[in-house]
Amino acid sequence: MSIVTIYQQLASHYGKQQWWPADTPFEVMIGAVLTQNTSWNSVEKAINNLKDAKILSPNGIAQSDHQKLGELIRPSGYFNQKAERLHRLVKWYFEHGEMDGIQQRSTIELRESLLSLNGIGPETADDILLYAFERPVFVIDAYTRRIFSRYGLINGKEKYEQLRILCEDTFAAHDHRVSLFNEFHALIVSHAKMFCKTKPVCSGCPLIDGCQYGKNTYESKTD
DNA sequence: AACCAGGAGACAT
DNA sequence: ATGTCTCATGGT
Repeated sequence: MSIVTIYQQLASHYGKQQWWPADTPFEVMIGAVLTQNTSWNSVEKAINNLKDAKILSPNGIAQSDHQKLGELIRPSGYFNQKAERLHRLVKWYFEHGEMDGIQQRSTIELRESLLSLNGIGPETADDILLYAFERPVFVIDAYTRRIFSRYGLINGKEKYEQLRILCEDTFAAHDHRVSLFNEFHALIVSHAKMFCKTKPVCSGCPLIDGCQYGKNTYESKTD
């Protein structure tokens, strides 16, 4: 079982995913911050609150104070931190000339710039780069790490950058990497939500072949 | 009623 | 360089 094989099997079994679940690129940016260590179900509530309050826009966020923003995004957890993070991200968004200005910059440049923001780490930055700006970066998250390690492809303790390069290099020769990376990460998430929780829920998993939960992985406490 | 969820940063070792 | 703690609400 290789990375390519996992992608092929997930793709043929689940079909197209149509990610990210958002109406606009800006909404992707907001969702990427809100979903940090938080279930998407909770993020949806926060997003809906922002929509109902009619402030799910760059100006809307920028003009609402910390107190009000925090109250609206409360259901997604860490609301104090995330309110600050959203404000910093929106400030960054304007400073970089919104979508038009952003699309004139290179992926490397944008990545460095996003990572320099307090509260935007590698995964959040890559979510934004791939799903909001349509740049060919491979998003590594807890699910990716978990699935790949359960299939013995990695040990699970690798650094974020190392895994990102590994996955990007795997498809270096591919023609449409943006849509491939988009689909692959979406497939990983929707598959993992069903079958690859921390406690195994493997009944009915279409990728049974080679999965070794709790054996020689970073999840195992007795290895 | 612990445990987990589509992380990141500060701080100690 | 590698651990540990904090941030916080909601679902199981």
